[in-house]
Amino acid sequence: MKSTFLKEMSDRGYINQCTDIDNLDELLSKGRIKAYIGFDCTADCLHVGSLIQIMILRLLQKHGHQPIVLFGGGTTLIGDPSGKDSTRKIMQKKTIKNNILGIRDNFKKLLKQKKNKAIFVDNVNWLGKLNYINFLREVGSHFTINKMLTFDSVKIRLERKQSLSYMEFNYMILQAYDFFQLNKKYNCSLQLGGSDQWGNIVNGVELIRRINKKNSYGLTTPLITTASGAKMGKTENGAVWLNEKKLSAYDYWQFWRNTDDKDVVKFLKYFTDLSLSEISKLETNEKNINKLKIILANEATALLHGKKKAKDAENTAKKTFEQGGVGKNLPIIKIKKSILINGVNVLDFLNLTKIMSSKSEARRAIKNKGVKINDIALSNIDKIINYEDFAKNNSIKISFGKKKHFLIKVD
RNA sequence: GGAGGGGUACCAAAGCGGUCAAAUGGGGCGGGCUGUAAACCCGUUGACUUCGGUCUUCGAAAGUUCGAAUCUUUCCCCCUCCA
Repeated sequence: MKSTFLKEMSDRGYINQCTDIDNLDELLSKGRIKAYIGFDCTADCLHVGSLIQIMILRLLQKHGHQPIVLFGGGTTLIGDPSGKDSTRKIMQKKTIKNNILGIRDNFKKLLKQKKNKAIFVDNVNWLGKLNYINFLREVGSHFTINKMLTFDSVKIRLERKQSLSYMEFNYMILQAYDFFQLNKKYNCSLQLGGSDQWGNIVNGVELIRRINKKNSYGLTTPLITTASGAKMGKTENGAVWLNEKKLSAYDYWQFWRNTDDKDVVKFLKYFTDLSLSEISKLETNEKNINKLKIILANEATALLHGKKKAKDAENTAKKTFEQGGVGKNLPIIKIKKSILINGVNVLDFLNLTKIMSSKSEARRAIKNKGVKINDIALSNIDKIINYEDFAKNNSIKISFGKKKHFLIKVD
């Protein structure tokens, strides 16, 4: 491969399929190009599921190309049926607008602001203004239903006898149109995306060839699953968000720290800036897999939240797990002194502090030996927590399971 | 518009008048083993409880019945076939 970008893409394992890798390589090696990735705006912040795409945008910048971040402000109104087995709820325009603002924040940290500065666009700019008849004549005439029915996103729904609305059926045309517009307006010649986007991407390339009479390219990344086959990106508390307000730097660090053994090296390549030679050096020299996991956690966290927060998280983890102490990054929950003066039953206490969502859950957890107070397993459901329990440090540590720890302080 | 099939807990799916807070599987959570891993094993998985029970849940509403997830009526939604 001639282009450094594709070389690194391939070495890091980012390439799944390409519409025409040889000519793309040629194009990339000749000069600077623009490439885009579209982002769904269903949430007000991205999660690790999109991280690989972001890493690729960074890689583009690194190798001297210019990334375009396309917000699906228009397409999110419709909902991409790819990889989904049911229609998503219709979203309000206001919500989507708000989501875009949140997602934009994610990129601020992750993309370079100066060199090869990313272009941000929202497809509502053109999709919102479409005239139905004109659109059907100009764009719709290039698509045949015969072919559309063969695309996975459609085929799978039909095979499973799950309904696919006409609205969703149109999604692939809209995404193809996005690429067409970006090609026209910005001379964007490459669309990147997850492997589930293949059909949508190919349609865009096709449309550009037909209308603009130009070559453009599509490249997809493999679907990232963990070694145990699950889709990546879940923790105890749900999605792994890239926003500190939704998932603390410490929890983010923990997510990476808990990577499956078999995934560590793969993830180092995917989700860190460490060079491939550094990674292979680590792989051969570091026999303790847990050290590698810490490196992964530090690197991945530093990328998003900065070095200092990564280090803090590591220290907190060390204190909590290795020394059984109290790290400073533990979530702090405050409780009113007046409640403690009279004493509260542990069940109510756990419920009140929101550590447990119901008293039944608390009861169950205690029965299963899952709750610890200051590292001592709790066995008595009737225990009363009162002010004296806080005497030592003005706080107590409550642990639920091995990984969830909370610091309770008197307010 | 016509004919038929269906909607059950986080998901899939059984139940088809009482013994049903609802089998089973997956997922989740906790425990054990370990290494904050995987695999495996065990427990748990509606809420409240003075641990005797009580309350809410099987698409929605009304009804039959001592008693309904199960029967009837109406409505909503999904699927298949026909027009």
